[in-house]
Amino acid sequence: MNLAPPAHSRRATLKQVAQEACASKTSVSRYFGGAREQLSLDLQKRIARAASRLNYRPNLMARSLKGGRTGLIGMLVADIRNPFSVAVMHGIEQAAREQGFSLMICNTDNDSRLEQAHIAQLISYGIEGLVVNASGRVSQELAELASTGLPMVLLDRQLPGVEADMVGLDNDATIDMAIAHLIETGYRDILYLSEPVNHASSRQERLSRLTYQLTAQESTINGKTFMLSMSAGLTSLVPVVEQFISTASRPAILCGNGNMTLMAARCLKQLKLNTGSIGLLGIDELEWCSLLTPGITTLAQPTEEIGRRAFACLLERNREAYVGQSRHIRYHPTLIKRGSTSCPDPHAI
Amino acid sequence: MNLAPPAHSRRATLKQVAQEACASKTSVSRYFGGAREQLSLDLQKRIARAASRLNYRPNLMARSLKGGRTGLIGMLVADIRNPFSVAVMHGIEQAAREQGFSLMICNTDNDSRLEQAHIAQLISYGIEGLVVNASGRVSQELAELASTGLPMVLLDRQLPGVEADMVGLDNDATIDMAIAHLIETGYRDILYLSEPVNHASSRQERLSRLTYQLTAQESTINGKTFMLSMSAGLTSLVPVVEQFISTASRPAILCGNGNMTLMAARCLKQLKLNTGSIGLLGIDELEWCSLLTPGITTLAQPTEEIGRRAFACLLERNREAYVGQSRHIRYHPTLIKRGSTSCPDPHAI
DNA sequence: CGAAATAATGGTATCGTTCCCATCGTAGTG
DNA sequence: CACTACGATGGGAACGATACCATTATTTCG
Repeated sequence: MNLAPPAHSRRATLKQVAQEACASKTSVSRYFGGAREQLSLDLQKRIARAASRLNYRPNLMARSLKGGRTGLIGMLVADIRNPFSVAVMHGIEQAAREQGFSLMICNTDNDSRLEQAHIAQLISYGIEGLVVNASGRVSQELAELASTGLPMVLLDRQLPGVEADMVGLDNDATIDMAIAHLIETGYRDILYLSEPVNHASSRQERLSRLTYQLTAQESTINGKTFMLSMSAGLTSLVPVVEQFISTASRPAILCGNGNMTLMAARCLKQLKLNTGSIGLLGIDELEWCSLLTPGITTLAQPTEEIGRRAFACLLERNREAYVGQSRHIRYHPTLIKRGSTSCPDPHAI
Repeated sequence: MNLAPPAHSRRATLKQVAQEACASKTSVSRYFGGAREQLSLDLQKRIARAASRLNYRPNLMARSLKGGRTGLIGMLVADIRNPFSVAVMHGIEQAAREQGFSLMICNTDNDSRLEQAHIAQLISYGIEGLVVNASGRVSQELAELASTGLPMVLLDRQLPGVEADMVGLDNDATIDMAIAHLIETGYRDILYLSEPVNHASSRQERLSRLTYQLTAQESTINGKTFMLSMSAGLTSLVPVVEQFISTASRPAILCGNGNMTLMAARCLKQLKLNTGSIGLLGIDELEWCSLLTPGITTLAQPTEEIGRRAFACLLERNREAYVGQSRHIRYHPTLIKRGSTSCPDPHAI
């Protein structure tokens, strides 16, 4: 492969700085490598001057080639336009920066072929850790990757038998909180909306906890579940909701994630249904939830914290060649009460 | 700096593959470098087998060290949680991937110190191009960077005297479309909401076109402008809007970007004002704009296209050591009509 | 049939760093 | 004073890849 040199002018190298400063490469390397104190003040000054004259920046590629450390961590994002992912990303990025790491973000657009390609690329760049926010099934590739000892954290997903940490929501507690709130505010019929479970463990967990609760509390409430794929769109949801409310006396819709909340809101709007008389409770907080005319009640995840924690996990594994059990860290959501769960009796409207 | 080796097991190297395949490093390099066809079929097979046995991936760091090309392009984002930025990012990423480039995304959180740090880092990684979506003033650092010949594209900003392309909205046309639409739907008093102009050229352009139009059409409409900083929050906006509607007969609020649309919507909700009787028109489309009870009319930017085009500019400059004039590429927005601009007469409610 | 072109392969310098080891002067110690 | 210790500096071999040039075997052609 004939790689043409880059069009823009070449950067100054350490060697040039050394020459300019009448010093050795070693000394300049020490200066920039954090061993500044073992150089005489005079030498330091000379190097500083030469470097700024040449506008020198160390070449991290070369550095990591020799040192083995790249200072890079990768993140695989299923859908970069998902506010939840972005918020977590923000947390990771902050934490990473504080420790001198940079984040390489790869958007897989829910495409596992792309995921493969990006993984290969991230490896090629020598990332020191990987945060994965996959959509569905986590690919075989990832399992192998984890087995090489690369520190890895899964967001909201588990991979049985894989040595990787997991950071996410306490799904059982979340579902319990949701149901408790709905019951408390007077709703009795629950339609649970989720994206297709595929092999996403968190969706699986939420769903099974929900069905568990539905049977455990069947004297109080009864419920239904519907798996809605985003590609299917509104048209497949509308009849389901119509049918649901026609048979329910005190109906509420519980949304398994932000996408579902959006779909549900669109659906209610299209059907001209009065949100509130039809309850609406979403998992994940979105900026517009407070804006709709009865605000939408949500269970907000501590997104930034999840991100920071995910990075912290990577760091620990990286530092101490961590070989402990893979950890599962689960956060509780915060209930944000709004108008969408405040009108228990539809006949009151 | 004593860089400890990474905790996870070292990857196989080209040399090892060569040994395993009884071939020379050169041949292996050819195999992975895209000169596969000049190897005999037998040799190819041996290398393929050896590589997969060792699970070999080329080290891109080493490759770029020698070749001078890193395949990396950088993006500086003012606020990663801004949907507009994310959408553009998505466009860039797609285009970049198609050409075999990876994107390093750096979030500056509107902090120019952070911006500096990230620039230094991006340079250190040897990026071959940079897309900048800065918030306010574009730092001196950037100007210098551009002068080194690094291909650079500014989103929605201009830097006078700097050799960098610019991709963004045609602000004059946008303002014209906005005003024409407001007039056509019957509004006569316009409150223009913008984030502080600082040195952001697009805000500057929108504002000055607006004031130009206000005077040009002063027989038809009259208007007011208000600069609202996000940190000031709702409290500083509410009295302004109250005062505005008290003196206006056919009032409409025109929002300079998505943040402002959010603030305006919040404000109208808090004041319990009927959106529609108070017109609302936002620049930038957001997913919830269709959800509010009268939908919010917006002027949507072709975000993905902007991103793709930005990358294309980088590529051109990179390829042909482009030295032409810096280009300014301006897109027209699309008007999405909704309920928020459909009720010209407040007394009709 | 011999020279020249072509195809297939290998050897090695090099990219910009870090790091080990060597060097050298100066001071401290018995 | 000789000997060690130490502090400051430099030389050069890696790191993992590419690319130039050289080598050998095979074909082509006058």
